[in-house]
Amino acid sequence: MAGENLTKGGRRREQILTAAVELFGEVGYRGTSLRDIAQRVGITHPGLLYHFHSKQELLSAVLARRDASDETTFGLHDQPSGREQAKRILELAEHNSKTPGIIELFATLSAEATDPEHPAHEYFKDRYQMVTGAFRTMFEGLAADGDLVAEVDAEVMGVTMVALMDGLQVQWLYSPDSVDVAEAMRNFLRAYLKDPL
Amino acid sequence: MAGENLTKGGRRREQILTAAVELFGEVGYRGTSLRDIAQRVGITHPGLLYHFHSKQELLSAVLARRDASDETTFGLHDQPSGREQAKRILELAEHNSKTPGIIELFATLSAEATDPEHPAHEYFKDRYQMVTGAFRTMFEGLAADGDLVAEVDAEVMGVTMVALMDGLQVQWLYSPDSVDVAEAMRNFLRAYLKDPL
DNA sequence: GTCTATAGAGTGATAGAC
DNA sequence: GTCTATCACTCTATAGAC
Repeated sequence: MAGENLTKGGRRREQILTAAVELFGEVGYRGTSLRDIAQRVGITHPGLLYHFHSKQELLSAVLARRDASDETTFGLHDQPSGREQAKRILELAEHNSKTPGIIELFATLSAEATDPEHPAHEYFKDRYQMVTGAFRTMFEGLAADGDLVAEVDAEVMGVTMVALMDGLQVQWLYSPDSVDVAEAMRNFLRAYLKDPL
Repeated sequence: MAGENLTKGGRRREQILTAAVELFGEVGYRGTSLRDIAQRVGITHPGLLYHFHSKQELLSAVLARRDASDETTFGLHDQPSGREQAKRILELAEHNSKTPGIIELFATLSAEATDPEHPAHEYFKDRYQMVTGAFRTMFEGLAADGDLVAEVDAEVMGVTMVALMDGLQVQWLYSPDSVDVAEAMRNFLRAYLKDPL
């Protein structure tokens, strides 16, 4: 498992990344200062800039680490069935609601980065294409396996399901007690599946 | 119709509000400076502060104007059937895709204001309760009229439909050509309705 | 009603000491 | 590796001229 035996320098980098994830999630990239992040780690902001040469570089590192950890939590190397993929997504949604920082980051940044000038704009544009594509494939798999109650436009369903997850997460940030992301997703899928998950 | 016969002062206020909506939508509240807004109107930022005494006051005015215009575009004084409400929502979604600034503002600000310290946090918290409530009522109406193919949890459906709209709008901001908000919403509703809209 | 000037604080980033 | 000091800039907001 990569990223576990860390040098001292590597450990400090990890601390900074963790603090950055939290703060970018709470108040966005533009709302966070290098001093805020440095303070949370217990150093000064030039101290931080020794490890990351600019604020943008720090943002890139945050997004890259997220991608790496996504790849390890999802076992993306097998070829699961549509139903299996759907189950995993619900599990991920349940898992996320126990580790708020992760979902907070993406809910906040994905909206902030709609601005074409935002340093993470291209990242999110690519990511949306990737994720909606994966969900489209999932619905194609479900259709091929005869798991769906009716024909669907897999392309539109992919976009729809990603939109639903994103929107639910925003509402969940406003009132965690009255929104259950995983339950709403399961409820959504039930309308399309012959057998509930 | 209120807000149509404007004094000269009122007209300048309107110009400022329009510019503020655009910029808050493009780069968020935190990403926008009073100088940016003032420049777009052709005055300096102290000139702007004559009309709105602080940046927060300007934000409040932007949100208040939005609420007022919502109330006039929706004829919320009649008691439409569930189907009628659903149709209006689709019409609104279609209309919004022709006036991007409006939807941009809410997609951007609603995520930015998840931070409890954000000046618009309580506004959006209240708004989500109101809008999800209205959609819950719509699904209750559809159920009562026998328009649904199966029983639903109207509460969850309200949250779900708002989440879907929000999420679709974010994706639409990333690639307007490959996402059709109104079509995806119509497609979503089709899974629940006996007769398509 | 809008301007110039400015206060007072915060920003990302660099230089150079230790 | 982390610090202090500082640069050059931007921010919101105010004072006071016109």
